[in-house]
Amino acid sequence: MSSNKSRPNRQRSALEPQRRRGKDRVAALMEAAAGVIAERGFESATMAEIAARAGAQIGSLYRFFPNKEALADALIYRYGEIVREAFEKIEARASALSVHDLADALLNVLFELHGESQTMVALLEARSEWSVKRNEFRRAAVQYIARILTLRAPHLRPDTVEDVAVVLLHTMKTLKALTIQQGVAINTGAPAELREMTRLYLASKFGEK
Amino acid sequence: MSSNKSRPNRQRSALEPQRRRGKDRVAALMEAAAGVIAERGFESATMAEIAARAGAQIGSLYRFFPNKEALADALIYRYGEIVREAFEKIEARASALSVHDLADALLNVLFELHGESQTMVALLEARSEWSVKRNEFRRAAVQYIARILTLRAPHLRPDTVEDVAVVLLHTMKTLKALTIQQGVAINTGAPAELREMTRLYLASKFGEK
Amino acid sequence: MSSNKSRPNRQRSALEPQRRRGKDRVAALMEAAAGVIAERGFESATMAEIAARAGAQIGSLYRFFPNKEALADALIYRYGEIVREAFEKIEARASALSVHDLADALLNVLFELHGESQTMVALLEARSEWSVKRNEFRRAAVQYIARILTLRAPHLRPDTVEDVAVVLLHTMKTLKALTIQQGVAINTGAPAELREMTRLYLASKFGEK
Amino acid sequence: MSSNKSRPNRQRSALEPQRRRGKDRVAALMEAAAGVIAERGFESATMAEIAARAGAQIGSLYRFFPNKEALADALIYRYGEIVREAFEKIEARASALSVHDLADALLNVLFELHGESQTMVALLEARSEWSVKRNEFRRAAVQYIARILTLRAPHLRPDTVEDVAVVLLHTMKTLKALTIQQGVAINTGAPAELREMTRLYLASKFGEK
DNA sequence: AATGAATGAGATTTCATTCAT
DNA sequence: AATGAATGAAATCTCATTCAT
Repeated sequence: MSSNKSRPNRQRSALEPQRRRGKDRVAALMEAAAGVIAERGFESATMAEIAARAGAQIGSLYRFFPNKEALADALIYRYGEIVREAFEKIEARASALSVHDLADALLNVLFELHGESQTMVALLEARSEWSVKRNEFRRAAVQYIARILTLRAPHLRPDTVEDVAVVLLHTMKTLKALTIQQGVAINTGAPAELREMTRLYLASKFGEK
Repeated sequence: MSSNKSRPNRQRSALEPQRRRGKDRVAALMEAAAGVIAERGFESATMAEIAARAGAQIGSLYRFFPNKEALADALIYRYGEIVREAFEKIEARASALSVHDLADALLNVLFELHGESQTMVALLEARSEWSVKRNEFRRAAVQYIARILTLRAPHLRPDTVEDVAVVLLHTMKTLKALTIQQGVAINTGAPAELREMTRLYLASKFGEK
Repeated sequence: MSSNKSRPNRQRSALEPQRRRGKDRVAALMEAAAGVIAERGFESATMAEIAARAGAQIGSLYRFFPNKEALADALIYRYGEIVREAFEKIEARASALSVHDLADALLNVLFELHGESQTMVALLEARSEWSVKRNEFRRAAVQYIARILTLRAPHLRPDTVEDVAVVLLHTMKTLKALTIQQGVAINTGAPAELREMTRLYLASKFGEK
Repeated sequence: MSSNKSRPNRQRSALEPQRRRGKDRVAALMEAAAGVIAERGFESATMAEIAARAGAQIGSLYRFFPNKEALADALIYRYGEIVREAFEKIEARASALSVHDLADALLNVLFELHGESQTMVALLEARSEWSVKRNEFRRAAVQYIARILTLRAPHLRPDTVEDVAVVLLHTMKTLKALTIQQGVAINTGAPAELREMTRLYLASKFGEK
């Protein structure tokens, strides 16, 4: 059927893996996508650059991801899983944590997605009308935070909890944005201030000093 | 005919209209641009749609704004002026304000740019490496906030003041983002929570109850 | 979607086609480009017409040549190679040639690039500040001529040789221009006169009668 | 009829001539056009830049020159007149000149159009199918040179004279091109060589030593 | 006469996506 | 599966020219 006639294997190194496993390829593509999107934003990231950075061909990229949206969704999903795990860890010890530590733990969820969180932010910033997945992620994150808050402070009204969760999610995003902050001088003081603000707020909400 | 890419209009900034007609046109173009950018984000807004919405020809748009960047800069500048005025009003009565009122006043600066603030956010979110103007705006805003804080709480250390200002600016943006919140249910509780968080934080910084 | 002017393809040079199909296409595109540029001049030649004449889609043209400059460079390079070969043939038998034959051989280098030399001239005439490649070509040609002259007349001072080479290169271009001569009556006498002038000059330089 | 309502004369300096004489304006426009065309070539020169450089408005430019071609024609005509005068001066003393001096005199005709000759070259290089005037200029120049040659060497056959004239005209252009030569190092030797070549050639044609 | 705004066709370029091999 | 060529709509931008005031 498919002959190799038109692509003779001259200079094909014996050791070069000719057919990377699909999984590796997908991983490489997603990593490349994350990098490009983080650098340029979702809109400006091009499928061609993503493929190139992954050492793949554009056709290969489209084999695994039928379009750009799907790629974004896959990334969101992957990060979503990581984030979910982080939330679950916090949830497990929620009731044991001091306000201070809980605030920090939450803030660190996004923060510790080191390289990738920039991608997350870029993805979440992109015009969202197009994608359902992005909103789902937001909603899920809010739910997780709300659940954790409820565990720690069961007396809070459900309505309030959700509002607080929304605020906290934004604060998490802000922390990330603060540390990325385009260009030069990385502001070391501001993140500390943001952490303090969050602690104060949580403490107040929990009715603790 | 022949276009000349070696002598692009990249550097020229927005042209000042001389006549009544031009002034009207520029106003219409900027309003249209604000609308389209708010709706679609900066990257996805097209010059053609902007011109069309302003009832202008594409050439007319380019007469006054030599490129998309220049249009963005003009918008930033315009909103920058509005914001500056708002800050100056706050500055004038800074020492007389309660912490509560100061926090609200600051949060309202961006918030009250009603229609336009969505544009602002879109513009500020756009990949910033490209534009100097956008960063200038950020810096100026931080300076204004820092000055106001110093007036109200002269005992704060200059370093700290700047960090606090950075945090507050982000909070202002967040408030706006919360109220826009793509799509459906406008979250009424969350903004109130955010305001409360800001007040608590400021009060703590000021050493007041 | 969104175009990104901050990351233009300006620097990338022509893409090497990998497959049979691409090679044919590139050949067709270059031929079409040569034709259109020869007819209209570089500035007035449009990418659309070039693509159409090659039976290609505009996107196909841009796949291989990221911009108009790159196309020009590729053409210059191709003709440069042909010219280089011609010079090398002359070089090989330089010391054996009579003044008369050497003059003719040099004049024929450009002259015999039959169809294409018109393109060359158009390309070389285009404002040169834009392109490095074009100047490189000029410089290389001068070096070749100078080397040939030195082989044949080793007693000439290196400075002088280069100046003579510059004059000869212009004469070569002039011969071509004379035979193209826009529009009507092809002047048969003038080229002969130009050849005679060149011979006289070379003979004088070589100190031969 | 025409009131100044919309353009009040605030800050209009009393000494600033408000309405330049048409002649001055035309002169300024032509000078500006010459400059821009010399720098960028005819195709790439834009009417807007020409007007701007003349301190005029685009509408003003079009009042005097109905289109770009007309502007080119006017320039050609103007330089044509200058060239004509130069030729006539040479003609007047043609029979008294040595071959050496005649060659130099002819070469200097274009050469001494100091600033403007670059414009001439640009204009003459532009695709000519569009313009009749440009060819006329060429033809006229050839006629002048031919007449001068005939005066000095009446024994030359008319056919030959015209061919020689064509060659000489190209040599004149070449001399100019050599001295402009884009970029840095002005080749001082090459022009001298070109002059020598021309003298040798003329001397030979005239049957003189 | 002068000014500057308006026009709009057309130029270059980009890029997501599809297709043939 | 993989490769890389093809597609073509759409985006940005240019500019000669016309027009209203």
